[in-house]
Formats: sequence, C-alpha cells, structure tokens
Amino acid sequence: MNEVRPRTRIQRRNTGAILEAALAVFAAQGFRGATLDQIAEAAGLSKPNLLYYFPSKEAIHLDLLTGLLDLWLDPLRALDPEGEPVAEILAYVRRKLELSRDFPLESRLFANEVLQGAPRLAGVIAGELRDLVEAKAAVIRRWAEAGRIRPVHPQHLIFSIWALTQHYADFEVQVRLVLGAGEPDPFPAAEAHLEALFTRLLAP
Amino acid sequence: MNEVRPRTRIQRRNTGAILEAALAVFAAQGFRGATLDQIAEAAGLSKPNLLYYFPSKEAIHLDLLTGLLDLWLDPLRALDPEGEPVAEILAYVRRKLELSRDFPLESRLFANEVLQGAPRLAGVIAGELRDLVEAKAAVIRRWAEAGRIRPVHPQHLIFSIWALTQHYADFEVQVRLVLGAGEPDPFPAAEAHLEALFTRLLAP
DNA sequence: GTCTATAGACGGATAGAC
DNA sequence: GTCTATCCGTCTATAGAC
Repeated sequence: MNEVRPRTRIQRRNTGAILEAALAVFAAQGFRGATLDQIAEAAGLSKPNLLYYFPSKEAIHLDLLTGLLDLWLDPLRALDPEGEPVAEILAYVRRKLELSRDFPLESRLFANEVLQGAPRLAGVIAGELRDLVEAKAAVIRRWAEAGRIRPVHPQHLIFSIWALTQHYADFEVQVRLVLGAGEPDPFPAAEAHLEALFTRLLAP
Repeated sequence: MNEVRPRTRIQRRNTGAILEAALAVFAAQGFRGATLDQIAEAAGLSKPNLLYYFPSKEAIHLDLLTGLLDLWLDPLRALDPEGEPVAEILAYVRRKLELSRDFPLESRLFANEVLQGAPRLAGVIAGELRDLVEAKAAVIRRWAEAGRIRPVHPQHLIFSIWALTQHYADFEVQVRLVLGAGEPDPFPAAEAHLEALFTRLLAP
C-alpha cells in the first residue's frame, strides 16, 4: 500500500516531488477530479514512473492524508491546561490561522475529504480527533466553571475556531474576490478581527 | 445550453427529478466525481433519457448553481439598514444557519465549487456578490460609527457569519462524529452558541 | 419520449525493452 | 529507474429503433 521506501537520494527527491505535486492537484480538484497525468506532469515524471514509486493513485492520496494529521492536530494538542485561559485560546486561534495562511493546500485537501463524507478519515475523526476534542473541551469547561472565561459550549467553541480559521484557506478565492484588488493580503485584518471576536466572547 | 423547456407535466416532473438527483450527487462527489449514471439512477431514468432533458452534464451543474444563487444571497439582502443593528445581524445569522440546516446539499454544492477555485462562479462572486457585500458592509460601518454596535471590520464580520454557519452544513460529518452519538442534532446548541458569540462581539 | 447499442475519449494501471 | 506502448475499464455523448 505504501510508497517505495526512499533509501537513495533520487528516491527521496522523487517521492517528495510526487507528494508535493499530488497535494496541489488533489487540493484543487478533489480525489476523483485529479488525474495521474496532471500529477506526473507537475512532478516532472512520466506516469509509469510515478507508479513505480506509488502502487496506485489511492496510495498517494492516503499518504498525504495521514501525513497531514499531525500538522492539523498539533495546535489543539498544544492548548495548555495550566496556561492563562483566554491567552491560551487566542494562541490556538493564531496558530490555526497561521496554518491556513502557510498551508492552504493542506487545508483544502482536508476540506475536500470531509465535504465528501470523510470516506477515508471517518475512523480517525471518530477516534483520535474526537478523543482530543473531548479532552480539551473538558479543560475549557473547567475554565468556564472556575469563572476564568465566560460560559461557553466547549465543542462548539472549537468548531467555531476551525470554521473561522479554515475559511480563509478553503474559501480563499471568494475572500479575495469579495475584498477586491484593494486588499491583497486578507490575513492581517483577519487576525485582528478574530482576536477581537474571541476576546469579547471569552474575557470574563 | 439549457434544459428542455418543461411544458408538459411529464417534462416538469422529470427535469425536477433530474435536478434533485443531480444536487445530491454533485454535492457528495463534486463535479468531476459525479457521473451521469449515478444521477440517472437516482432520478429513475436512463442515461440517454436524462440527456434528452439536458444537453450535457455541465448544463445540469450550471442550472443548479445559478438556481442556487438567489437562495444563497437573500438572507444578506434582507439585512435592513433601518432595523435595530444587533437584532438585524443576529437575524441574519439565524437565517443563514437555517439554510445550513434545511439546505445542506446546496451548501456543499457551493462549497465544492468555491473550494476548487470557483471556475464557474468567479464572475458572480466578483460582481453581484461583491457589490452586495460592499453595500451591506457600508451599513454595518455606519452602525459602528454611530456607536450602535462595537467597532468591527464589516467584511470580516460577514465572512465570519458565512464561515460559522456554513461549517455546520459543509463539515456536518465531522461535527456529528466529534460530538458522538450523544447529541444527534447539533443545530439547537449551534444556534445558542452563535447567538451568544455575535451578541458579545457586537453589543455596545 | 424512452430505450438498446455503441462511438469515442480518457484514466488507471501493466508489460517489457533499455 | 525510466521509458514507450498498450490493455482494459469507465465516462460522456450520440445514433437510431420503437
């Protein structure tokens, strides 16, 4: 199921180029919309050569998704129960927005997958992700009960953070078109806006 | 480019069945992922018969997208410059969340399209939608300047409303899996959460 | 209006030479 | 490891009988 173990320099370079090319194509077209021709072209390889490194289109896609998960969950993992509540949540928002800015393709790959029913990620979402959210929701609930933040539904607070930050990656085209040519980089204003939003929501 | 004009009852029934079936399939699989076989099957027609009513797969998709636009923009159009600011914005949030609850397929059709670069909607987004947002942003800005709501970036406020409400349709699978079987309908809690969020953000 | 049959193009994957 | 050639399945769309 997995790619050729990259022992040599050439193998490392080629599997890397394939994954990078595939990320761009899958993010822009979805799994079924992407073709091996496009990926091979973008990676600078022939189609059969690409299939020398990965056994199938599905295998490339799965490799990308699984490789993505840690990047995606780390910011939430870093939420520190011992920290100052509002500052911790604002830092989480900031880290998540940075992911949208620096890894928009990864965000869109993930969005494509969930949007189409998460056929390959349902297990991880119902397992690993759910457990992590549960744990951090408990932290947020304790903060609220201690009066250190205003009362809030913990899970829906987390959904809000995901929705608001990922929107700037997943709907980037719409954001830019609606703002127009005047404001080329929407992220600074987005960061200020989200900081104000969550501060007013949470600060007791 | 368009479908057979539905003069007879049979034609009206069949074009309706096709559009309904196509909405489900396009929403779940995206444009390229969807096949005419799936749509025909879901509509209870043969594939050639389907192509008697619409000239091409593309034409069905375009019909759905254009038909969707009014439904999608009406809640924002209804934002009343003469109303009470916080109540008006909360009502907009509520209407938008109702769309996510009652028309999740439409939301996912739209999300698929924007996510993949809005190839067919870029014109409308940069034109009609941008103008509408511009106009309503001006209203919000005046409210803020008059001290009737707290100062806020109008466009990013609107993006926030889109992101938060559409998340419950577009990422519905993830929301349900993370919440688990305990809470079968996430919408009541979502509505309460969003009402609190925007009230605290905006109430002066 | 609806069907069977099929054309014609494309996409994933493999064979086999080098 | 990389290539050319190609197999085979699937997909959109059309032809043509009824």
